[in-house]
Amino acid sequence: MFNTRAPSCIIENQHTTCFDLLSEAERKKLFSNQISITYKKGENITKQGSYASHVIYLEEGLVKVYLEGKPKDLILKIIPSEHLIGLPSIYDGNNTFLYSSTAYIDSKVKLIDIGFFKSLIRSNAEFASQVINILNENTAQIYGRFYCLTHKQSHGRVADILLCLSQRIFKSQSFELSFTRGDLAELTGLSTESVIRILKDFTSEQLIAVKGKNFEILNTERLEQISMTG
Amino acid sequence: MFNTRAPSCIIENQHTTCFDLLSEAERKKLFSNQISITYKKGENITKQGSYASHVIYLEEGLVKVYLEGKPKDLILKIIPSEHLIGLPSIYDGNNTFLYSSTAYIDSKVKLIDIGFFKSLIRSNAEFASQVINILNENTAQIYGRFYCLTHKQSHGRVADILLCLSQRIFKSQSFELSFTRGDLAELTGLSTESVIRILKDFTSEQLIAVKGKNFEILNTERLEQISMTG
DNA sequence: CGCGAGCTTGACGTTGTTCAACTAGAGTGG
DNA sequence: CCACTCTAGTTGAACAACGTCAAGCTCGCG
Repeated sequence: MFNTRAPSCIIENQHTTCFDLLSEAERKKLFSNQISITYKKGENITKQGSYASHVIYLEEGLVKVYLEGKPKDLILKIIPSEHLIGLPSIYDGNNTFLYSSTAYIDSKVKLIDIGFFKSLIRSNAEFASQVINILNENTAQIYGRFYCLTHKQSHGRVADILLCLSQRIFKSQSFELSFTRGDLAELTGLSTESVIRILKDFTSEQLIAVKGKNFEILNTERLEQISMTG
Repeated sequence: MFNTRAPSCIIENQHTTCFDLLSEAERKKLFSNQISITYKKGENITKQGSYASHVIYLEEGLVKVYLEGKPKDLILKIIPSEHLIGLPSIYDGNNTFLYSSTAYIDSKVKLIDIGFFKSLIRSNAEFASQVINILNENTAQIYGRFYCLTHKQSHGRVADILLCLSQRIFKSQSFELSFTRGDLAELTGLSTESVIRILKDFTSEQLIAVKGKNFEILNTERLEQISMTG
């Protein structure tokens, strides 16, 4: 059973520790090879298909990473502070971004030259090893989400995202959301109307309390059960 | 637009070249650290959640890699000869297989001790770099499939899989399939009945000809169009 | 005070699943 | 050589789950 381990949860979990493994000289060189930039809410950070000249380290912010598509986009994950963006784009062939990403909130990033990043990988095996760990963890995450979006039905998916927001991002039973209902719909792969209806269902069953953008989880256990059973 | 680049295509594309980057000594050690095994059609090669003691190199065969789930499994990809299985399972935390895999046909594999594989990564940065390339390519592939299964509808998905089988596996307009309709359903994330109905639609529109397990693609262009537009 | 974006609701349509029945072909044993 | 059975394939009808559309609502902000 897959759903027992990884729900649709969207957030990358582990912090990026790979830079700890650099030598003093490498780190010094890293500093000289990076540029700090601030993105405003809603701004585009990477554009799918464009030339990937940098790996991006998100110092502070919240970023959505998604595939662009004709009727709708597909959100792959949400990236919180202290994570890397664009890592899967460094593979040899075409150095282009696999996905687009935009800032949910004002975000501070550091751009690391991709050539330099690759040279670190090729010269420092411990660093490369850690990059592999990060990539693999990310893969595990995506698989969970993949399973969720293809095999769970709407109530389970909404339960998932609520639990994820509560436990992973806000770390509280109640939180104020900066997303619109449309954003939630995008995250769950549903229509806005469906999300609203399901939130209503959950409210009338006393599983959650919603007032505008303020959410409170009332019955975590039941939500987890819904998340599991679809 | 994502669908223009990567359809649902399920097959891993590039060959595994990472072992070319080993030194003579490392290669010698690799040989002494691997075990050859043959799996019969239908046999389990990896079991999701079990301890991953080996990385698996598929010398010859055809293997389906999937996540187990309660109502249905989710096929992540099909692995042809000369590819690695279980690479994403080597990340530090819990050394368990992320996915299950079974042989579609009789398959010959080599089991490579995971500790040894990791030591190669940590000691040979070029090797590690190539492993990263393989992982990233795989990620790109999965993203394409993810998009397809969540955002395309049934006809597009069936068109995808037919094109993929024709172009990537059999490399011919006509081919005899070793899969059942149920397998095709699994691959497209549809029900068996739906797949049959869609094959019938395609047949009556003269896009394909089907007789039992023998398929022939008659109108590639139109199928590609269907694949694109959903 | 009025405008507009986001939110909500109901009615309706589409898509694909489920269920049940039926068919065809490939062994198997008498 | 003929039932007998088993699995895969096929078909149709009923159904469920979501999306779409259209309308009305709310609330913050100029």
